[in-house]
Amino acid sequence: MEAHTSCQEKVETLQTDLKCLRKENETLRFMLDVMNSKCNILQAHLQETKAAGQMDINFSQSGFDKEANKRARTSEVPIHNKTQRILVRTDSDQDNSLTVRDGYQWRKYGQKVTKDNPSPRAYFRCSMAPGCPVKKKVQRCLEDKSLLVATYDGKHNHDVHGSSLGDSSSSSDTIRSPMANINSFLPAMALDLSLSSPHQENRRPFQNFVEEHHNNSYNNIAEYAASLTKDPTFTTALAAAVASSITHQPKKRFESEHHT
DNA sequence: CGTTTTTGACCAGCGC
DNA sequence: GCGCTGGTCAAAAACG
Repeated sequence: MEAHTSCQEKVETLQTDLKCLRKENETLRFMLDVMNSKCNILQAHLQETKAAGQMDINFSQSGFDKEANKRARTSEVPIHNKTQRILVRTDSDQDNSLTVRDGYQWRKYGQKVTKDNPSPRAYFRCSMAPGCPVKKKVQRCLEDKSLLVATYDGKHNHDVHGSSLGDSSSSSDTIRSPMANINSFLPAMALDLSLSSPHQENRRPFQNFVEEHHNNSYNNIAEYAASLTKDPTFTTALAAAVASSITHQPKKRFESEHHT
C-alpha cells in the first residue's frame, strides 16, 4: 500500500514537472517566434540600410541625376550644377503624397510617370522668394515605397525664412540646411526590442544586451541570431522582457496583432 | 478671390 | 527623320 502511495506521489510529481516543462516549452516557443520576427526586422533593416548607403554613395553618378543634367535646358535661367539627393522615410500606408518637409515652401508645377519607376515623379519649384531658381523632384524609391527620394537642383537666393540673401558668404549652400538636418526628417528606425513594453526598467537590460552584442562583428544575421540564442544572459534578458510584456501588455495589442 | 494643385499638351534632347 | 522620354507650360479645377 505504502509503495503504491509513493508511486502515485512520484507520478504526480512527474506530472507537475511535465506541466512545468510544457509551460516552459511554450514560453520558449513564443520566445523563438519573437526572435524570428525580430530577426526578420533586423534583416529588412540591414538590407534597407545597405540599399540607402549604396544610393548615397552612388548618388552623384546615378541615372536620376545624369538624366537631370542631360536634359537641363540652356534657354532657362541659369541653374547651378549643384544637385543633391536626400532620402526621406514616410508612412506609405497613411501618406501617399509626395511631400518632403524641408523648411522651404514649394509649388508643384508638374507630375510625370517615368519609365524606370511606376510611382509618379513630382516637380516642385521654390516659392518662398520670387525668382528662386531651386527645383525639386520627388519620387518614391523603387526598392522601398516608404522612402521618398528628393532631388534638389540649384541654389536658393534666400534663406530658409524667405528673406533675400545679400551676403554670398552666408549663403554659400542653402541646400546644406535641409541636408544637415536630414536626421530630423527621418523618423528613427525604432526596432522594438523591448516588445513595446512601456516599462523602462524591464527594457533596459535587454536593449543594453543587444546594443553590446551589436558591436561585435558577425558575418550574417543568422550567425548573430545563433550567437544570441546560445548566450544565457541573452535568454535571461529576453525572458524578462517577454514576461514583462505578457504581464503589462494591454490585451488589445495582442488582439490587433493577431488580426493583422 | 487669390493661391495651389492637377493634368494633358507641348518642347527639346537623345538614340536609332 | 522619327519615336521615345523627361521636363515644363498653362488652363481648369480645387481649396482656403
